Amino acid sequence: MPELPEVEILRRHLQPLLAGRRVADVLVSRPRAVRPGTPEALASAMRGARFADVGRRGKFLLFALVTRGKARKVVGHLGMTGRMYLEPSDAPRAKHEAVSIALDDGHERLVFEDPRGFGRFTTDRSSVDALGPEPWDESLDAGGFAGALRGTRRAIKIVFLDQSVVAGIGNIYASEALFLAGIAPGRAANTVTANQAKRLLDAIRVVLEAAIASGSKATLDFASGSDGLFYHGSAGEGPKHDERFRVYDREGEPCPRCRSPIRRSVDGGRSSFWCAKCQA
DNA sequence: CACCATGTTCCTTG
DNA sequence: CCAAGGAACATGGT
Repeated sequence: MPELPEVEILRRHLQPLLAGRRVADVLVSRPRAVRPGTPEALASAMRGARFADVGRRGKFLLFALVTRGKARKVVGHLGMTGRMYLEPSDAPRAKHEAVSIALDDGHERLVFEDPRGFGRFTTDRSSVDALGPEPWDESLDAGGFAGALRGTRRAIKIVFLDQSVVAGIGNIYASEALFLAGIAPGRAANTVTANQAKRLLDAIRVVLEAAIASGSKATLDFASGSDGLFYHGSAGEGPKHDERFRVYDREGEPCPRCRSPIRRSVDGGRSSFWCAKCQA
């Protein structure tokens, strides 16, 4: 389910459920999920610790733990298809369970489930350390953003997905923000003017904030994913796919602004959706 | 059967 | 040094 807004919604969901609870045991069903690192090292880092906080950086969840006054952090990433949720320990095991963490007396567990296995659960923080600023970080002002874009000739869409200029944007919200700002996805970053850069930064913030607000209002089922927060299967009470995205996955449909057909192109091997007229 | 999918990382080539 | 492309990871939906 994962770009910044979805991870933030999950963070807000997990935070009150985990804060203050103790890790009774760590079961790694899929060793590859602990990457880099080993299941044994993860388990020994977590076992006996207490959750103090659940944070987020970009698309990463940061689990702050405390053991005997000593602070530790564990990093989670959902990849393309990861989910996390609490369930009773007598619930049947999920088919693609990667990690399960028994809490307190062991009657409940935190489950990390991930069919495609692109997600991670690890004590290694190198990926988090390499991230650019959060979209709302005060260090990321319009001038600095414009300057960062000036430093590369790569397509603007590819720069967004790279996470080093700004963290948290994925393939869906990249298309959405570029549409809102009126910039084509294949546009070389160093040709984006200062004014356009300012518009783009505003658009990124607006698009991500709207997605967080939309997810906050919805009734979500984190275990099943059968709601609008997840790209697949937008049944249920959550926001519907068509209400959430203006251009993403809408090839051939009329542009919401000018009615000309939405185009699909490929940048860095990933689909982009855009209006050739509004994003000249 | 084909093709597509919310992500990241590594490798090769120019 | 940078940029671009492909591959890898692995599973499911249409």
